[in-house]
Amino acid sequence: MASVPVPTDPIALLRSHSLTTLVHRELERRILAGELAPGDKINEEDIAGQLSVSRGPVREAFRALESSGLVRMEKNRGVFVRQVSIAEADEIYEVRAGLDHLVGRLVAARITGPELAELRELLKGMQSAARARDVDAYYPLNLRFHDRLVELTGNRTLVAAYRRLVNELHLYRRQTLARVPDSFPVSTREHAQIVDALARGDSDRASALLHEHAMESRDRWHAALAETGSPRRQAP
Amino acid sequence: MASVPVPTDPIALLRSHSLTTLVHRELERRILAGELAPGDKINEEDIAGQLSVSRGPVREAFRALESSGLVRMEKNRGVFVRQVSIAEADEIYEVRAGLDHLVGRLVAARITGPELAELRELLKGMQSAARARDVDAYYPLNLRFHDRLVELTGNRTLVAAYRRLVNELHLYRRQTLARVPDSFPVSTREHAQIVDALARGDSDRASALLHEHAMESRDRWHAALAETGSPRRQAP
DNA sequence: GGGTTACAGATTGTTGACAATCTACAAAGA
DNA sequence: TCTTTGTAGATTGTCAACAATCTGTAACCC
Repeated sequence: MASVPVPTDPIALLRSHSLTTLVHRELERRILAGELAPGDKINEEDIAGQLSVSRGPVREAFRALESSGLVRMEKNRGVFVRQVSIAEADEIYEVRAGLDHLVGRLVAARITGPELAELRELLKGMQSAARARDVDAYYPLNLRFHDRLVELTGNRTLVAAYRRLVNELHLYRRQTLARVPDSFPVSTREHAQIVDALARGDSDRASALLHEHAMESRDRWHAALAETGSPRRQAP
Repeated sequence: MASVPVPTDPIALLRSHSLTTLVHRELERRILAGELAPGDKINEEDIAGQLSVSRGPVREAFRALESSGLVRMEKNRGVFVRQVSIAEADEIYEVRAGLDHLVGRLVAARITGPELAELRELLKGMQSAARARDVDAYYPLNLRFHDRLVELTGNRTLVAAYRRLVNELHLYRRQTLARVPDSFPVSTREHAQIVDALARGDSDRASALLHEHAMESRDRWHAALAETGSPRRQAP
């Protein structure tokens, strides 16, 4: 699910492994893992020192991360982990919902038996995590479920666009996470309905359900947020 | 409509103008203008010499362009203007159609009188260009019409995603342009219908029309292409 | 004391040089 | 003649030093 996949073929590995890509991957990992929090300043020389490379590859990685929306660069000031305001998060949720609509339509038209079984397997895991009220187990399964769904469209452009949005939303959640106590999703039934619609090849219903699901996921987060107050200060 | 807007405020201009951004903008311009054709190799030192900068900023610009999908970098081999295959173009068209659906729904719900007048003004220009069968005048107006439409959603995430796709499609058209003789679009009536639906606030119809329009635009291009044979060879 | 200016340290922007890799061509062998 | 191997030139990857800019502090003036 990483934006920069690791090749398993050793020759392809050597061909693609420049220091820049290594730095890029490591920084992306730290940001998405929350080791670098939104708003944090990232020091070029520190990163270079930690990874034992010079500043050149680090700067190149910064440019790539900026294009993918994970950091913000200010000339002569430095680079900062991007902060996503509530308004921006709303926008991102809205676009993601639009893409999910498309995902439902495309997947319903082409999904195969084994793929359906795979989704149902993921569903099972989510349900047992939900019963145990184990958020730490549920959350990554949820991500995986939706990511796999997008992959099943077979549309790589769509996959790339979708993942970019998910990453940005991840940033938003990271930013507000500390203040949201226990926003456990109650969406397992919705997921089951989605899979059922896909199984019937009912693309209208699948796309409608996926769109709804995305918007409700936004509402759930907002509701949880409203209980605890606004997120941290935003950049201008 | 540029991906990297030029600030008009002189202080903001100085604040944001690093050599990297200048190189980035110039390369993007050359690619979209067709001065650098899909598949062309871009030599670091040449670019650096032409723009009178060192290779550092050029390499940083390359990384940014790679993330935005305009070039492809191969380790120790160089950077190449990205080639978009027919299959990829299909995928991109499909995603763009999905976004257009969303655009229609959002714009219909919030468009104002002056904005409608602005769209109708653009329409007028397109119609007169169509009557004169002046493709060179029509094409940029068409781009502007759709770009403005997306802007009117007020959703900057959507605007960014949309423009990225349009840029990539531009690459595809550049690649096949030489072989497509006179694919003059017959879409002025569709545009008028879209604006009418927006004026009525009919979001269902607007989104349906915009979606259709995007898919038909794909079909038109493919049909024109089929008359002249397949595009140039693709990268593996 | 409040505010402004000057300076020092730290950080980023840019550059040119060196090392590693690739490409093309030519020489040697079968 | 065809293939292989070796070498030279070109190109990319990486690095370390220098220049420009910013941030914070302290001295200075009113």
